[in-house]
Amino acid sequence: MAANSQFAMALHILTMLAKSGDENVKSERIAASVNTNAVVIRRLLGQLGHGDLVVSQTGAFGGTRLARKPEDISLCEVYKAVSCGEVFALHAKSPNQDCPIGRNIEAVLCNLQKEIDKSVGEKLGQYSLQSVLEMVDGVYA
Amino acid sequence: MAANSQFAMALHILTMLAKSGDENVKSERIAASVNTNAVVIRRLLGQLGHGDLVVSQTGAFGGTRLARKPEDISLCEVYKAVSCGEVFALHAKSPNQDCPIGRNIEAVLCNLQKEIDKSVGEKLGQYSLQSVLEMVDGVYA
DNA sequence: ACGTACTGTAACTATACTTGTTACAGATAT
DNA sequence: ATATCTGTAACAAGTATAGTTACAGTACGT
Repeated sequence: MAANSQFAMALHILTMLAKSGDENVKSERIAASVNTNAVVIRRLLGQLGHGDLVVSQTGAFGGTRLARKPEDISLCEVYKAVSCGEVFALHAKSPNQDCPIGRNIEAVLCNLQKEIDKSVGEKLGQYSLQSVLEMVDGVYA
Repeated sequence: MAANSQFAMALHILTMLAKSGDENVKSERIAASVNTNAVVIRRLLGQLGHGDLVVSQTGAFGGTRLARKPEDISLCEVYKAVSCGEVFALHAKSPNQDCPIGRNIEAVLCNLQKEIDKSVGEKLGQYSLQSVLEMVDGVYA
């Protein structure tokens, strides 16, 4: 289990919350649908809350609900909230600085990385949580 | 060292090969520039060779050179050749099929994943190895 | 005030992926 | 033949994700 599926789980969570409207949803119930542990869900909810996408309430009859309407939550925000990192990583160990290529390639790769990340962000920005809801409901507008 | 830096290393390798023209480059020499082990380089060269981006020669005075001109190698091909996987992963464990959301979200996420990957591919396709070479050389056309 | 029912989070384990390294078989030029 | 490469298997080490247990903190109802 090394592949990062946090974005997928986050979307699953948010879809459930969207369907529950203003009702507080317990992490246990979400965990049952995602098929994982409630703590894993709460960890993700923490990140989503930090990104102002959800609001949690502690205590009895607590739980979590969306902070905004599904139409106002873009998938780009979700992606950023769960910090999925970059599309590709730079060198693990810094390249040889004595080599003209090694010395310059890092900056080039870094720029390229930003370009790609921006492109992914823009593509994700085309979708809202509402559109995901509609797709899950089978309404392929 | 879990973050996948194969794409970054592949670009580094290809840049070196591009600079060497028709000359055979030894994996040891590339390794010195990338600052890693020669076997790591040979593994990547194997993948790049499988994608018809480079040609290797075994035996004495062997090595590797580009299979095509730098202008004819798109970064999208490089990305696919080193099989960097997808931008985000689907659920590790399958969601609860008894839940209407759990039952349908996987297909939705899978489609979204394909959309994003396509978007990344198109963005990378805008760049060729030649453009990377120029950037490394400081020629920001 | 007190018990109940939640969230938030720390700590630990299991698993898997990437990278580094050694070792050696196979190929090729001299 | 010998030296010099690639190709690849096998294993160790490091690190990230995900699963799990445990418990402190918070809010509601009585």
